[in-house]
Formats: sequence, C-alpha cells, structure tokens
Amino acid sequence: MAQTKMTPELISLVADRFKALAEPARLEILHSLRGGEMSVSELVEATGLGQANVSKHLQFLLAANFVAKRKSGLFSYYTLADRSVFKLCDIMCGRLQQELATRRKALAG
Amino acid sequence: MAQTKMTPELISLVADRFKALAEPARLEILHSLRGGEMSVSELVEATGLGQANVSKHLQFLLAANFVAKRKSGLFSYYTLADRSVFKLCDIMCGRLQQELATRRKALAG
DNA sequence: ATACTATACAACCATACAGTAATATATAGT
DNA sequence: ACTATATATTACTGTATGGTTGTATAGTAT
Repeated sequence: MAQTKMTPELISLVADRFKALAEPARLEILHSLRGGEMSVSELVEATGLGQANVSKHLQFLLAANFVAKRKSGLFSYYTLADRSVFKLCDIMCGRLQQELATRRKALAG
Repeated sequence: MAQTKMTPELISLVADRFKALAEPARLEILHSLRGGEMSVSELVEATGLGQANVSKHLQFLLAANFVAKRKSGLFSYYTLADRSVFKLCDIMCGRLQQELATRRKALAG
C-alpha cells in the first residue's frame, strides 16, 4: 500500500507538499518550532526574517498542513502539525551525509 | 544524531534536495524509474514531456543525487540512486491520506 | 473613543525556473 | 568523409514566488 494510483492529481499534491519544504526560510521556521508553539513575533525574532515574510510563509505551511494555528487575543500561536517533518528531514540529512561520504571516498581513492 | 547543527548552509542544502522533489514532472520521472533504468527517450515517451525538458529535469535530479547515470553508445540510462525517494513519497502520501481523513471527519461531524 | 499592538493582506519588484525551439555535441553506421 | 540518431545545452518566454513596504483588521488598554 501507500502506493495508490499515482494519478497526475496526486502527484501534483505531493509536489506541493514538498514545495512547502523546499525553502530555507520555511525550514528555519519549522526548525524553530521544534521546541513548541511560538507566536509570529517570536518566530520573527528567532529567524531574523521580516514579519510579513514570516506571516506569508506560515500561511504556506498552514495550507500544506505542516503547522497548526491557535489564536489567543492579539497573538497567533503556531505549532508543528505532527512529527513527520522530522522523519522527512532526517531522511534528507541522511542522504546528504551519504553524499559527503561518497564524495570523500572518491577524493581519497 | 541526524540532528547535527542545522547551520544555514545545511538548511539550504536540505531545501535544495526538497526542491528536486517539488515538481510534478520530476516526480513523474522518478515514478517511471521504479521499474528499473531507462533511457532519456524512453522517459520522454513514458512521461509525455519534451526531450529537452526531460533532459533538464534529469540534470536537476542528478545534481541532487536522486538518480544515477550510465552512458552506453548514444544512450544515457538513468536509474534511481537509492530507495529513500520512496520513503519520502510514502510519508508524504501518508500525510495526504491523513489530511483527507480529517477533512472528511470534519464534514461528517 | 483613542491609542497601541500583533497579525494578515495587498501591491510591488526582482529572481528563479518550467517549458519550448533551435542548436550543439557525441556516437554509430555507411 | 557524410548521414542519422540520442542527448545535452543555449536562448527565450511566461509564470510563480520570495522579500519588502505599506496598509487593513482585530484585539487590548487607558
């Protein structure tokens, strides 16, 4: 399973989800949220990005269901929607380490 | 581990890898390669994309180490570099199903 | 009501890139 | 040598989007 039909529509949806992770600023935001929920202004401070910029990226991540939002008074608090982001990033980091190891071996050999 | 330092440089590299998967055409190509290595023209036929387009996407995937290349005579044969692509796509598809289930429940409830 | 604050949104510019057509490169066959 | 074929590359166009500035919205406080 997990191998459904792979229609063009499904492929397009998957591509959109990957696109949400294909941007350093958004990865930075997700990384900041590891510790727990944060308000927009906390994320602005944590990442060094502009407020409008962070807000836009958060809408993007929200649309892709990578974060969840909770409003309280003036503040909007965002959290990671689930743990799968880490699985995804871990696999990617594993790949990168593999690449580096192979490249190093090529240079040594 | 796998949680190294997350420097801006590393984050940028990870984003680049995700970007390689953030495009329906490239997912289509990777999907076609499930069955084994294929030449460029076979991929052109399998995906319905233009030759130059497929070639460019293949260079992109090659740079991101998602595919490997083997030349033989006039032909270039491409294969999946490893199985991790499937893990990544499976996780994404799992997320999508989860999203659908939640949305359905919201409508029902 | 007025002032202040946090967030979202709209308008703008600049850049990246997907797709295409034309061309270049490389290999094979005659 | 010439011809044909497979792939790569270049040049171009249109679109998407990241970042910024300014503004709108919504909530709080006095």
